[in-house]
Amino acid sequence: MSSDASPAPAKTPVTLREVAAAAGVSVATASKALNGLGRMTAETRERIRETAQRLGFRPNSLAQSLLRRRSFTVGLLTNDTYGRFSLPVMSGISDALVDKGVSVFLCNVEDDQRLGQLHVDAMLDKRVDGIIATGKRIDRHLPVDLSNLGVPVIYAFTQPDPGAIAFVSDDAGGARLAVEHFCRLGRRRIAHVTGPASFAVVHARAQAYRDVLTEKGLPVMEPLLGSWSEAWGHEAVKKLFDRKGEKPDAVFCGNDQIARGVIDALRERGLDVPDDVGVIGFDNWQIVAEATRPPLTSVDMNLAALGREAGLTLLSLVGGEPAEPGIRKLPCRLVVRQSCGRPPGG
Amino acid sequence: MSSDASPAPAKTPVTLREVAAAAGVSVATASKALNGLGRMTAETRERIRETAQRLGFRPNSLAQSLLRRRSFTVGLLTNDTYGRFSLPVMSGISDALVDKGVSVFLCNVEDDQRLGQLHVDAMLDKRVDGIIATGKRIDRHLPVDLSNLGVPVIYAFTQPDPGAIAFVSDDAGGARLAVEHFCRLGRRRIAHVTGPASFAVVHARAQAYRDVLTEKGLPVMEPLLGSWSEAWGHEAVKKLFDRKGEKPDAVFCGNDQIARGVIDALRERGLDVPDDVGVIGFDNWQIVAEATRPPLTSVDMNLAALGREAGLTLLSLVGGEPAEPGIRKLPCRLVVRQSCGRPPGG
DNA sequence: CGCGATTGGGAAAAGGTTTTCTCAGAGGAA
DNA sequence: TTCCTCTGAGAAAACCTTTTCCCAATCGCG
Repeated sequence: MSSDASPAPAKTPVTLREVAAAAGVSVATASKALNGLGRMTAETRERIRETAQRLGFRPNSLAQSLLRRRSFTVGLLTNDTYGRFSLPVMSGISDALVDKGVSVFLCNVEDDQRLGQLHVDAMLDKRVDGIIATGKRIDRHLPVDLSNLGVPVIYAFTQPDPGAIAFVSDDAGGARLAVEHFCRLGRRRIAHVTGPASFAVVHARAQAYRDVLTEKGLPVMEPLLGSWSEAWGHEAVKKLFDRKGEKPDAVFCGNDQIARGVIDALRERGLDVPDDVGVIGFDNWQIVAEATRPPLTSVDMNLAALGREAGLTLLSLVGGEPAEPGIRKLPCRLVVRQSCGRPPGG
Repeated sequence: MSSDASPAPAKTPVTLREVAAAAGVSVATASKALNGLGRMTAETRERIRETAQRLGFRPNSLAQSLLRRRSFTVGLLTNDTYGRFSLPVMSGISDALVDKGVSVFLCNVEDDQRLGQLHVDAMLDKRVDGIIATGKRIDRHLPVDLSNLGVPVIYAFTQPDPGAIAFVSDDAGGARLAVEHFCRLGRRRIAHVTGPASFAVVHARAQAYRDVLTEKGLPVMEPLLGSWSEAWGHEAVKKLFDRKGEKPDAVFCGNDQIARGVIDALRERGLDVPDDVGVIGFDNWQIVAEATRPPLTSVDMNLAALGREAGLTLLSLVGGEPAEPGIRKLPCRLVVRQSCGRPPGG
């Protein structure tokens, strides 16, 4: 009965030299044995493997990186520490990379140029294989210059440099999803309440909203632009329902907070959601979407998938494979809960 | 007029050897010149410095780390990718470390033991100087074993191993802050609506709530335990205000979502906040606290400061300075908005 | 002018791994 | 037995920087 060789957690890491000595071979042979390279008897290889195992040998990644000029490390730059947008993106990136042995440096640069330079320099010094930039807005640059860095750069959910590779959500497509869903449910007077004109996504979504309604031959109500807040949702309901003429039977909102405000305001007016008015939000911020009464149908930007895609693309770039520059729009999906109603026959 | 030597962004990084060659000295001298060590004429030093500057030399951190046995890198383990608790913690950690040239590996281990091991191994292979563990609950372990790793470990806002160093928020202190504030404002019948009994913080805060009221000679109403949701806030108001006897004139809530539910429910009953009933939340989740009507007074756990503290402590540990094991509770602070009312004379 | 001390700078090892080259010995063929 | 070809394994260079030791030249002083 062989005693179980528990690989003692090394206080001081075991080196290849020690493994080689213990196995009675040279470091060269030990290296080749563990990497499955070189030529040697099966017994020798196995003996070295066992010795390494027993000693708890793990190759020093710094030494490997130095030699290979590849650190299995990427930098993730963001200016959205607290936000809920870049987080799923980060998570997706990390997910995509961990299995390939790649670790991620998280660098929050706020909106501070000095901090940005500091982080970029630190990343470059540490010889990251590549950099992913992400942010809280799709139409704003990070406060850093990422051109000519000598390592591949990918932009994910932030404004890219011209000629770069970027992944963003397809906001127009997401808006279509929502409006078309309302159409399918038989809604005829669909309003759009959204954020400030300073956001590019506001225009992209509003245009898609108009396009769908025009295609379907439904009346287009001019989108109401305001802030991204619940309060604006309240106010917008007042504007929509106090004016004379036909009232909307559906409201497509630019984010979930606005939608929350809209739903609350409708209820306060005695209007039923979804029977009288259907509501769809944007972002699918779970904690908000599930707290509205009734739970909110919302457009999800698939940010984790976006991050995953960005991570994999960066890796292929690092591997030397070519990739077309340009902006890739990834599709959104509609998460149907109860605020939009059921099909007429349903 | 000297032409401005623009440090050309190196496609392939410049090495010390190249700097030395360009300056006509040995690498040893170049190294010493740039690090302010050794003895040489001021001119030599300056010439080397200029050459390095001109060539855009930046020392290869991997080589330095290999030699110094210090990577200026720490790992941050979390199981709270989407959550709002560990984010401020992370931000604080990163803030504290970036100025010391230390970068942070962000590792999301979800609740997956395999993933945890994967990340820990990767971090160890990359020779992190230390590890910080953080999570979404103060009373749950991460799914990883961090004992005997050979590098210092600090716990921040997660359940520590015995004998480890941990930073957590002082939940009892935070609760005292809230309840004492109500007392100062002259509220006499203060209720407590909080989360499920399975959370340690629920008990800590509830006990502090009882303690303060007892100290002040005010009636203690048994805390209402439920879920962390708005819906529970609604329900709790029903329980509190439908029963006979005196009604509360203040409600201290276990988190901001509950508080939001409470405020909405009170308004629906025609009760004024803060005139009839004061409300204080917990967590100071800005986006919720500022969306309630009126804006919510809430206890802030100072998580960024907690993270900063954890980061600095880890660094001192890495530097070889000793530190007492144990759990350090960091104070909360009360962020006063409008839901709690003003002093009687105010 | 002779001697010791100082000065300016270089050679080399170290850190841990990978990879190319080299080489000793064994085996086979003639 | 001699020559040639494999086979198994080791030596050494390379990656890039830091640091210790060392050496040649200069300086000061008697």
